[in-house]
Amino acid sequence: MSTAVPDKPALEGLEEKWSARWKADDTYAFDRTKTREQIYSVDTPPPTVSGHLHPGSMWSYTHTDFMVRYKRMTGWEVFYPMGWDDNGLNIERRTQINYGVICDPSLPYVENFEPPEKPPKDPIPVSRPNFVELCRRLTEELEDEFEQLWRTVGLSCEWSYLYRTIGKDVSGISQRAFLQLVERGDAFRLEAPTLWDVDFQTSLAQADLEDRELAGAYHKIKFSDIEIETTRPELIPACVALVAHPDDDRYKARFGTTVRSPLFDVEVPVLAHELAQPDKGTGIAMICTFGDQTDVVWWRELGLPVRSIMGRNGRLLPLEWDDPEVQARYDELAGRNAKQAQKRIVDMLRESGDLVGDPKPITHAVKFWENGKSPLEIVTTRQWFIKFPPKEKLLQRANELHFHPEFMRVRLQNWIEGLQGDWNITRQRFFGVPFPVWYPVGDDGEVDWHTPITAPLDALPVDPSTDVPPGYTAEQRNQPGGFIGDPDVMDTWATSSVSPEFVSGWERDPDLFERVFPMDLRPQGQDIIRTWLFYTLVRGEMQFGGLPFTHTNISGFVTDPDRKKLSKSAGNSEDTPFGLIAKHGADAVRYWASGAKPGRDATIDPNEFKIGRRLAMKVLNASKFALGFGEEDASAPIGEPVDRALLAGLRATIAHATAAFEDYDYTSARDVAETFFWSFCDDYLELVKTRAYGQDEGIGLEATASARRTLRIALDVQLRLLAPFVPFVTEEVWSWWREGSIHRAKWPTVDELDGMADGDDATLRAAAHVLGQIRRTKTEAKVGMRAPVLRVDVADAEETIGRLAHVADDLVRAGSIGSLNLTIGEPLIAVELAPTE
RNA sequence: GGGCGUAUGGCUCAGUUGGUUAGAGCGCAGCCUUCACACGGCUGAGGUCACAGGUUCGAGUCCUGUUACGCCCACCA
Repeated sequence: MSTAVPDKPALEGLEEKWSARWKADDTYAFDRTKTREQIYSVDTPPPTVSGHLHPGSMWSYTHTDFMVRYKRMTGWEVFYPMGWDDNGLNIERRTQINYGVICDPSLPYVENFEPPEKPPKDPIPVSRPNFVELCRRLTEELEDEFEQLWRTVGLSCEWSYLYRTIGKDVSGISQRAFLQLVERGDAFRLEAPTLWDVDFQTSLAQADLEDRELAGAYHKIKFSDIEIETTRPELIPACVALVAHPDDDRYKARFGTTVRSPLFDVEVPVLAHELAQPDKGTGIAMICTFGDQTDVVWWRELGLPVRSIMGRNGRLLPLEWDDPEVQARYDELAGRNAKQAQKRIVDMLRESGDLVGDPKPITHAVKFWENGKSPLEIVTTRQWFIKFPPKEKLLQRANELHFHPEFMRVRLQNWIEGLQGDWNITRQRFFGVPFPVWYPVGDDGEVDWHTPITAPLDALPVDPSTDVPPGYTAEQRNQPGGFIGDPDVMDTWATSSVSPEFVSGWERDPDLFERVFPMDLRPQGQDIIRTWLFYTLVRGEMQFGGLPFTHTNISGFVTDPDRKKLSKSAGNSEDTPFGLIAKHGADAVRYWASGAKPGRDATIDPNEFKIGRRLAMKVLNASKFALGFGEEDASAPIGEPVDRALLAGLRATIAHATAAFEDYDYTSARDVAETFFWSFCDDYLELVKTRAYGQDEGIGLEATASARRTLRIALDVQLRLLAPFVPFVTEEVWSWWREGSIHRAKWPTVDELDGMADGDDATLRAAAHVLGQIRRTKTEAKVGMRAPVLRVDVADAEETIGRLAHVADDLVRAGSIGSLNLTIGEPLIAVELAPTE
């Protein structure tokens, strides 16, 4: 086979050429006839398609691709499916904006509804099924864009196993897993105090929260003769008790007695509880239903009544009071939001003399939904919960999992240790996996929430808002004696927490499941350790009593060069993923990504792209040279010391890169391969160039053949070492002279070089050192590198001189040296240039 | 309040189990263009390894403390 080396190799167009080719050839196809021991399976994070395409996503997904390509080359059959996470609130929001609609679940479904060309000013109310259709339409558009990006940046996914978290299969599996938990009693419906976002009017889970520092104030308030301090005086009407620490001498005598609340004159008990902190405020706290999560604990553990005043819309509920005066006061508060009510009640307390002194301004941490804009309230609602396995069990699993990097493990442990209560998986939203249950409606029209009608497993997935439960007819929906569908959807994490089971074909494709589960790798961001990683372990533990994967690779995050948040200005920004690839090339972008070890942050650094591009360019040019000597002579013996020294160094590089990859340290693997490659170009190529051409007198045919074969062997190995990082350019060069894809070639092993790599790497370094001295002399004399050298005297230790003697011929030719004199003695290199004509 | 990570020339980072004058790339300065490469090559200047103690014959590397930045967790009245 003859080589087909282009005259002017170029990087332009390699992404299009090779991504199309890999697609057409199904280069990364997964062979599902392989067995579990032969397979390396990856639980790919399904990107949230509602998010903007972000360089950070491209960066971290590329990290996984380095590992995947390495594993594939080392002989593993790689199962690397891709999925899209199109659940969730963000996609609802984008759908509303994009099409100018708003969901009104009370409306009937409209066939073939088409939104207007341009979104109108006032959103059009549409039914829930219509709204969901529009959400799906939008996600499909966004998904195409994502797929395009993943292909362009060279992710070697298996696209035929693509899944969507909102898709029929995933919905079905989510519902099936849910029903199994219901069956076992591990998922249950409960009316309980729940974290609630008043703007989006949905309940939330602990993992959805974040703290924000907010300005507030301590208000000192009299309950009879006891003074308490609170930041939320507007909750006084919801007060059910005061609580102090059992050992607090100031209040010991008062435990068991009662006081009366100011303004509302409600009798509340004074109680003792360990959680009360004597050094906070006046040491005694007001318990309301519910001000914060501690209130919930106190309420539960002290068996207190509920006195709720906060509505789901964040405004104080209208309530009946016995005393007309109290009623008049409360009526001033009803209908106001927390902030407005606080302002009013403080005025009233001041007038009544129950406010002691002025409020003391403070800043304190307040719980928010991470996407929300108002502080969370706690309201009592009916929700589906999943019961967590015991913490000890979860901690044990957290210890069994292999973390890359190891220090990320503590974050998972911290989270598990801080768990409170059960997992609320209910969201009062529209676009998500519905709960596959209905509730009977009594003849009196009352809904029986306690005996849900579950969907038959073989009917899944179902949508209870359109599907009818067994034994009922469609006409009985919402009728006395009929049924009502569960109105809510599952939390997006309730769905994605079964991703390893789902992609592995659990309950759907037992043959596949057998071959790929438990999976090998879970790559993911550090920001979702408490959610995706944690919930996945929970589900794995509940379903199988073990880990759903054995390794996790946690990536850091990307910031711009100013360490600030990346700007999201869409379109023309050079910092969009497509913009970066267009400007620098996919290999250069991947090179940049390869510079960050697992768990380490990175910035968008134009220099790194430049260096990556330079490497890719160098690969093209060095390959052109190495392959530019006609037919390969595979029988030529590698006899020259320089050649054997090079291969010895290459052999060490293979060992080093392989060890690094085995440790998930793709960065070091790239580093050693890259460093070797540059010295290959700068030193080795210069030393053997003339010999390889074979034009000068006195060069034996065998010496020339040795150089030419070494060049090819070294190139072959180096291309494979670099292939996971710069897959496009290495594939391009591979195609010039090799059959098939380099990405299906074997990862190099040290055994390949048996019999030809017994040289001494130090020999090459010694020669390069002398060459460097000659270059310096020429540079100082301001002459070209090809300027002739009259003589070079080298003195050094016996060992070094011995090495140089072996490679003297190559050295003389590379340096255009007239005479080279080697002597044993104090280290010295003297270079005398030939006189210029 | 508890914890994790980072701190090495202007910038981005390597520095393996403590061992001779601390490495690389970018940037910078200078030089070199026929024969793989100007989307290039070569050479050079540039660092008291955040700070303070300690262990040691010897510390960027180990120990203690401090500071700065980033992050995680916490029952935040």
